[in-house]
Amino acid sequence: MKDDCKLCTIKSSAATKLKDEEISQLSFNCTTVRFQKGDSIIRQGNFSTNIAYLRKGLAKVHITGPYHEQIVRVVNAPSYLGMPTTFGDKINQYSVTSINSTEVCFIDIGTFKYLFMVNSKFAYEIMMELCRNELEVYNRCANRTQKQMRGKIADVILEFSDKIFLSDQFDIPLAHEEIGNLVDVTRESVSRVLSEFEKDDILKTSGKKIEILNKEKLKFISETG
Amino acid sequence: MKDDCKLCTIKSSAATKLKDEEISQLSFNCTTVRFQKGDSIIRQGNFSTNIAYLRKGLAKVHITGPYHEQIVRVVNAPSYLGMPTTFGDKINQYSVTSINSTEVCFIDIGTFKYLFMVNSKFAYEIMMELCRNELEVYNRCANRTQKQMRGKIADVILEFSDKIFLSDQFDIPLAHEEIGNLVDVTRESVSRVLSEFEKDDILKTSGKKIEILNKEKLKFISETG
DNA sequence: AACCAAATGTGATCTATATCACAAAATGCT
DNA sequence: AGCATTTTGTGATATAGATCACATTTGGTT
Repeated sequence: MKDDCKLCTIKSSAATKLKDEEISQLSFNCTTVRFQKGDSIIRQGNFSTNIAYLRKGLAKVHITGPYHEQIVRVVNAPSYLGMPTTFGDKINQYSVTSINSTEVCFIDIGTFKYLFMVNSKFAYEIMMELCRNELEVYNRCANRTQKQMRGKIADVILEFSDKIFLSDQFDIPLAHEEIGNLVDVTRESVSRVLSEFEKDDILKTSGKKIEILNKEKLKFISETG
Repeated sequence: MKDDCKLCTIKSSAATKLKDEEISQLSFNCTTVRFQKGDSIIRQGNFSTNIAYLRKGLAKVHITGPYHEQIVRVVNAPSYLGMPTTFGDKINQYSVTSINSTEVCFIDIGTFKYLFMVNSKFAYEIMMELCRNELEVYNRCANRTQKQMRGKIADVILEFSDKIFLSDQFDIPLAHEEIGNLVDVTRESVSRVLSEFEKDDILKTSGKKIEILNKEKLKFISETG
């Protein structure tokens, strides 16, 4: 509670709309927690009592499907996590797990709702974030079901490069198995496709490190499937 | 504009929170349009200028994927249509098409935003609807990618029965091709699975008519894939 | 440094479902 | 009523990717 949200430099676009006194209220009803790789931030099946705001790091949103775990999306800070699961149902409908070292602010749901009711600009920003997420899910879903594995895996690499690390060289923080869960492909196939890409000089890998050598070709594969 | 929203008996749960004067404003900035089967309500790629509220009938939300049209979900009245695509982006990211005879209220987006800012209870209901939709998309997506065709088609039939028509006997308003687009299966497979179900005395079909004979078995297939 | 567990690589098979190619119904139009 | 178009049914075949079964590498732990 001593973390003063007023001084926080990574506020959400919604939180920047709050007035001083509102920010104070936020501060008093908010705790920041650090997580390590693999730690559970939100657990499917548990009661939801807090809104989680990912301040630093990466997290994966996943849901236990009928057969296996399905990673729905990878979220990078700063971003709210699981508003739908917290508001939409008393019980969490999905899980969120830390991918690397993260910092998450847990905001009391009553306080969050109070701020939503009291400050319409804050509410509007929250609503916009929900809308954007939903659009993203639709597109992701259409891709996942229509493209074939080369295209899907190209997509993942491009997403990490363009949306998350903003670089052509990075460490993928996911195991092949997880990449597979994200795009519905087996770990064996992920491995095969990746070495194929390497053979075709599209990228260079060593351990978790990935360097994109031919982004155009990767985009082409992503588009043609 | 003469349609008085005040007298409307199928208001959204959000609209019931509006005060009299606010409802008047809604009335003045809202037009009701009737659509026939196949008519486009919201068109992907066009500018979005209105919030659409499905007052009567059924509509399908669809998106042009990399290879073919993908039906994302079927919506039945009363429900808002495409808030995410209207707010999330200047240009519609997906289409909504009338499945049978529908009535849609088009609400001026400025007015809608004004009501959102001015009436926090209205805003809260809107937010809740967005949250619930997002959860639904997640689940639907996991099902679509993990189950096999028998399970997916059982799902569709159960959804129509339990969520839309509230009866074990109804006319499916979708062609086999469309059912396929909804669950990622070819029309040939939809046809095969359906006659299989008929052979196994799970359901009886004639034309578009479907009667569920053994719901337990259908649920079992839905769950086991 | 040595060990164990987890993560990867890779070939040989198998299989669910797509594709293709028609025929037969159903539907809508003039 | 009759013709054209769209929707459905069904067999034969093809194929992308899963599964299985190991070998190998990597990384963390005592």
